Parts: sequence; C-alpha cells; structure tokens
Amino acid sequence: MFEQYNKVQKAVLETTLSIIIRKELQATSMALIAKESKVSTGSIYHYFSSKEEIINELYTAIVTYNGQFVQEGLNREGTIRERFTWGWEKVIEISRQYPEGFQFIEQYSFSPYIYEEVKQKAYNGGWCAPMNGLYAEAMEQKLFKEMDPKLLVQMHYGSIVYMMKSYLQGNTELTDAGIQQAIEVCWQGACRE
Amino acid sequence: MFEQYNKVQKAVLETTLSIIIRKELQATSMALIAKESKVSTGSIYHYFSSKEEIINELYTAIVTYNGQFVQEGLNREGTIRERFTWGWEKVIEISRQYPEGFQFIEQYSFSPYIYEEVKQKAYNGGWCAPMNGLYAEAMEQKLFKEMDPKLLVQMHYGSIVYMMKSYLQGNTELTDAGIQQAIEVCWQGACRE
DNA sequence: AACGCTAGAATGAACGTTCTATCTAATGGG
DNA sequence: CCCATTAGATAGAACGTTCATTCTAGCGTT
Repeated sequence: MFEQYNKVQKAVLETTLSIIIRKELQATSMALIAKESKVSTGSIYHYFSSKEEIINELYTAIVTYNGQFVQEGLNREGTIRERFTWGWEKVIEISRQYPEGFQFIEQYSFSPYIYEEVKQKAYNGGWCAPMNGLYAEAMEQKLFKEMDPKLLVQMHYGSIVYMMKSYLQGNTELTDAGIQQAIEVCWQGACRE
Repeated sequence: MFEQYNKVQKAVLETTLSIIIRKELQATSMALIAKESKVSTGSIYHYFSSKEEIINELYTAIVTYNGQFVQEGLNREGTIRERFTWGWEKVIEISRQYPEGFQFIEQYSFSPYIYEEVKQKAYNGGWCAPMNGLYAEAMEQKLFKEMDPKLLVQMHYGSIVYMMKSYLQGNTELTDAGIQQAIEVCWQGACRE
C-alpha cells in the first residue's frame, strides 16, 4: 500500500492508520505514533512537516492505491455489464483486503481535516471518473435509466459501502454469492426495465 | 430536536453539533463550546459530567428524534410499496431538514468515541428494526429477492446516504422527481424481476 | 571531518476538568 | 411585608496534564 515511501515513512503511515481506526483522530497523538511505530518524534518530523501532513499523505496514498486497483477492473475489454461487475468487484475486494484504508477514507472523506485540494486531487486520480464514464455510456445506449450518472454511481457506491460496513461490523456475512447478488441488485435497479 | 432538554443543555448540544460539523471533533474544545454557546464551563459541567457525555448525549438525541420521524412513515396503513416509499421519503426529508444531525450520525456511527451501549440503544430506538420488518414481509410475499433483509436495508440506506452527501456537497441537485427516481431505483433493484 | 539521520528531553500552548466566589430565586419565620 | 437562609446555577480563574513541535546532542557512514 505504501511502496512509494521509505521504511520510516511507511512505518509511520501504517501505524497512524492503525491508531486512527482503533482510537479516533483526536486520540492519535504524535507521542503514540512514535511509540507504536518505533520511530522517534525527531525522525517523524524529519520526514513529515506536521501531523496534518501525515494524515493528508495517508489519505492521498490510500485513494491513489485503491483507485489504480479498481481501474484495473474498469479498463478491461468487455461489455458494459461485465465492466460494471468487474469494477464493483474490485471495490469490494480492496475494501475487504484493506479494511482499515476503506474505513479511513469512508470516515474522513467529508472531514475538514483533509485539505480540499487533497480531496480534489484524490477524486481525479481515483476511480470515480472512469465509473461515471461507464454509466454515461450505459445511459446513451438506453440501458440505464436516464439520470445523472454521477448520482447513480454515488448511490451504488453507498450500497457497497454499507454492505461492507455491515460485514466489517460482523452483522452480515460476505460470500461470493452474496457479492454477486449485491452487484445484481445495483444493476437491476439501474436498468430501464 | 432537543425539546426534552432545558435551555442551557439545548444551547450546549446545538453549539457542539455545529462546531463538530464545521471543525471536527478534535478541534471541538470545551472552551470553544463555552464561548459559542455563551454558557460558562462551570455551567456546562453542572449539566454534563464530561465532554464524552455531551457527544454521546448528542448522538442519542439525534438518533431518537430521527427514528421517531421515520417511523411515522413506516407505521402508516398501506401497501408494502407505499410504506417503502414513505419510509425512505422520511429518511430523505429529515436529512435535508437537519443536515448537521445527518452528517454527525453518518460520521460518528462507526467511531470508537461513541459508546457501544449508546449505539445499541440508538439502533433499537431507531427505524432500522421496523424497516427490516417491512423488507422481511416483502420477501415472504416473494416480492423482493430472497436475501438477508438487514443487508438490503443497509444497502438502500447507503444509497440514500450517498445521494444526500452528493447533494449536501453541491455535486447534484435534489428535486422531488429525483427523490422519487432514487426510491424507484432502490425498489426495482430489490424486486424479483 | 562531514553529513544525514535519530533519540528523547525541553518548550510553550492548549486541553479537559475542578475550584472558588458570586449571583439568583425561592422559602419561611417574625 | 421583610429580611435571613438556603440551594442551585453561573462565571471564569486555576490546575495539572498532555499535546504538537522544536531543540540539542550524539550516532553511524562515507
């Protein structure tokens, strides 16, 4: 997830993510990050200019990584239906594989702590734009209902997010069949008939 | 929203909500709450035992209020389809009317800062149980796909949440026709055919 | 000997909470 | 009707702790 960083930066980012998920941002002190990552505060400030920068860097790294992963599914050759399925499968897969990253983005994408500029860059480098494109295509072909493709993508993402939350909290199972059914629910809701 | 509290408590809860949405929990200090609510810290501690208690009280109050509001829609006499529509309409209406409450619950329902016991009580007093019941009924009648009703409710709630987020961020419109279409998307995805 | 890097103590600000003094309003005996 | 008494409510200073950040001294390579 943090391959582009050096060992120390990686340790700091990984530790910070872990603490934020376990304890909340307000309980994530530099002293605790230093202790758990086994990097002194001196070193942390050698690589990062502030706590805010760590959090924003974390945000950027996760969104970029996830974005590339999901786009692998969207960019394959196939029918609209196939690419739809591959795309959402990737979203589910990455969320299951790195639940902390998923939870972090989910919780802080609307937080004032993340700079607007970082959110904007993350959006552009993420998978939303290509997914919007796919949906627009489906609407041109009269396959999907006529509506704002951005809105429909957001609604489907919401469905997936809440399915994952439900799973991660232990309230529901997450089987392969269940995943296919969830994607089918989204597809069917979007279609004209 | 806070009718069951006295004037001071009401001012504190309202101010706290406003600051948390504007500035994040970690920037919501007691000094700031005192200043903005025009209640001294002495008085705040006369009515609340701690900052944690304020936040958890806030959470309980909003969920209870919203829960009762949505249940008005679900408890009316009508077909499954009608009650489905009324229920989700109420969710959308309350989110539009009190966006701060909506955002707060959305952001902190998975935060470790809210006591597990408070979340549990809130869930039981909220609208999830009756909505689950409605979905279970629709499945018994072979109207909806056969799946875990809790999961489908969560997915639909996710769709609504992300539609509202998209609207509140100014990315999409929210017209009456748009609301009906969103509910239709959910309904159609849930149905067997 | 120089430089990048590290550790951890030091710093001053800000935090949640407590303390003390004062204010307000209700009560009751004369 | 008046004042003494009381208990609750309020304000804001004070407290001890913890915070993000900076500083200083030393480490290991080159």
